[in-house]
Amino acid sequence: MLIALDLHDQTPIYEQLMASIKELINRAALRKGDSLPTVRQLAQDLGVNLNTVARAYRELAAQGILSVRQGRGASVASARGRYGAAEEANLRREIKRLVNEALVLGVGLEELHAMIDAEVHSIEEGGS
Amino acid sequence: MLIALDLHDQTPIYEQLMASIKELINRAALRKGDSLPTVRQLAQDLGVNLNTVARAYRELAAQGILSVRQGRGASVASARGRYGAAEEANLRREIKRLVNEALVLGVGLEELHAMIDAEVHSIEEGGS
Amino acid sequence: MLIALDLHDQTPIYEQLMASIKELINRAALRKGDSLPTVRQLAQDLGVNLNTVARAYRELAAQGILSVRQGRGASVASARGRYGAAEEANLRREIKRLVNEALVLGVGLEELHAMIDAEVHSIEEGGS
Amino acid sequence: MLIALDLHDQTPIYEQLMASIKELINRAALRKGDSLPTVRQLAQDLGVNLNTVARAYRELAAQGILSVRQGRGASVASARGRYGAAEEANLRREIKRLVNEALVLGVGLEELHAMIDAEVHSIEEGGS
DNA sequence: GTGGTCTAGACCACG
DNA sequence: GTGGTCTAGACCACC
Repeated sequence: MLIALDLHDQTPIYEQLMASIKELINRAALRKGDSLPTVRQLAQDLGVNLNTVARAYRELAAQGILSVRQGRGASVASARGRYGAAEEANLRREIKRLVNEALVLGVGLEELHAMIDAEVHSIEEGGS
Repeated sequence: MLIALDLHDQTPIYEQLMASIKELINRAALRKGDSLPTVRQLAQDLGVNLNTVARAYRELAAQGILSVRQGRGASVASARGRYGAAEEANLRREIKRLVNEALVLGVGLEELHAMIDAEVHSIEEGGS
Repeated sequence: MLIALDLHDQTPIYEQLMASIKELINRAALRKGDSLPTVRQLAQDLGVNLNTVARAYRELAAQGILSVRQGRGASVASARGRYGAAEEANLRREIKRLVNEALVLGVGLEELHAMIDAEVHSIEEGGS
Repeated sequence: MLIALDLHDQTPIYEQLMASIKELINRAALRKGDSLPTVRQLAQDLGVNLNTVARAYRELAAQGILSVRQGRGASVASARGRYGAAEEANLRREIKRLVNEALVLGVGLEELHAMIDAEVHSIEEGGS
C-alpha cells in the first residue's frame, strides 16, 4: 500500500488519492475483494485530513470501483458493470485533450503510442 | 475561427479555450504566423469574461505556442524550439493518468490505441 | 427461507434484511404464525453480525410484523391492526421521494406505474 | 426558492436538500437554465454549513441535474442525457422497497397507485 | 464574489 | 472500531 502524494501538485489531494488507488488496482497490488486501510489509518499515514480520504473512498465507490460500507471498511469491488456513458464521454474528452497537447508539442502519433505503451508496461511491472 | 465551449464541462473555460486553439493549430486552421482575434473581440464572440481570454492567450504564449506583442495582438508562433522538460513531464503525467483511468474502466491497451487513432484522424480531417 | 443480501448495496444490512423478510411475507413464503430462524442461526447462515439480525427482528417487531417472545424465537405476527399514523407518514414520505426521483430522471407517471405493477407481479409470482 | 429542512429527520441534510431541489425542478419552480442561490447564501438562509450545501450541489451536478462552475454559481442543467444504468437500477430498488413496504402494511396495489397520483398532482400544482 | 479544497474536531449509525 | 455527517473556519482558483 505505497501511496505517494505530491502536496505541491495543484491537483486536489482526493483526486491524487483516487488516481493512486486506481493505479494500485491496475498493477494488481490491490485485487478484487482486498481491503483498504481504514479512512483514519490512511489519513494518518498520509498526513492528510480524514475527510479528504473519506471523499476519495466515497467517490471511488460511486464509480463502482470500491465497495464501502459503514462499520466494515472499504474494499475493492469484486465485480464491475460495463462503464457508463458518462465515463466513456469523459475518457474521450481526456483523449482529445491529450492528443492535441501532444501534437502541438511536436510529439507525433507514433511517439505518443510508444509513450503510452511504456506507461502501461511500467504499471504492469509494478514500477511507479 | 470556430470555437465551441462546453459550459457543462467543468474544466475551466480558459483551459477549454487553450485546447480549442491548439486543436485549430493541429488541424491547420491556424498556421504559423496567422493572427488571432483580439482579446476583446474573442471574449465578446464567446460571451466570456475578457480576463478569461487574456489568460488563455498568456498561458499559450508562455508555452511558446502564441506570440503576443503589445499593440500587435496575438499570432501563432512561427517557430518553436523542441518542447522543454516541464512540458514533457506534464505530458507523461497526463498519459499516466489517462492509462490508469482507461484500464480501471476495463478499456484495454488496444482499445485505447484505437480511440487515440480515431481522435487523431478526426482532428486531421477537420471534423470537430 | 432464501434471503439474498447485496453487499454492494449501501443500504444498511439490517434494512435489507427487513425488506427481504417483508418480501417473503408478501409472496406468502412466510405465513402468519410461521416461525423464523433463530437470530444466531440466521446470522450464521448469512454471514453477518448477530446484532444485525437482532436489530432487524426487533424493528420488525416494533412495526407489528413479527412477534418475538423471550425463549420462543420470532414468528410472523398472526394478526395486525391497521397501520398507524407513523407508518402512513413514512410511506407518504417514501412515495414523495420516489416520485421526485423518477420525474427528475425523466421517468413519467405512466412508466412509473408500469414499473410498480411489474414489481408487484414479480413478487406475487415468487420470482426474486 | 422555498426549501424546508427537517433537522429532526435522520436523513442527511444534503440529501434532503437534493430532494428539495429536485422537487422544485419537478414543479417548475426552477426551470432549465435558472440560477440557484450561491452556496453561501443558501447555507446562511437554511442555517446549515457551507460544505453541506456545497456537497448537495456537487452531487446534483454529478447526476447531471445541476451545472456548477467555479466563479459562476450553479444553475439547472439545460439538458440531460437519458438516465444511466446505475440510476435505473437504483430506481427499481427503491420501487421494490416501496412496494414491499406498502403490501406488508396492508396497502393494496390500487391504493398505492392512488397515493402516487395524489403526490404527483400535489407536485404539479405547486403544493408542498 | 463565486465555488473548490482542506483542516480540525465533534457526534452519530452501523456491525 | 468502522465509515458518515456536520460544523467552523481558512485559503485558493476562477470569472
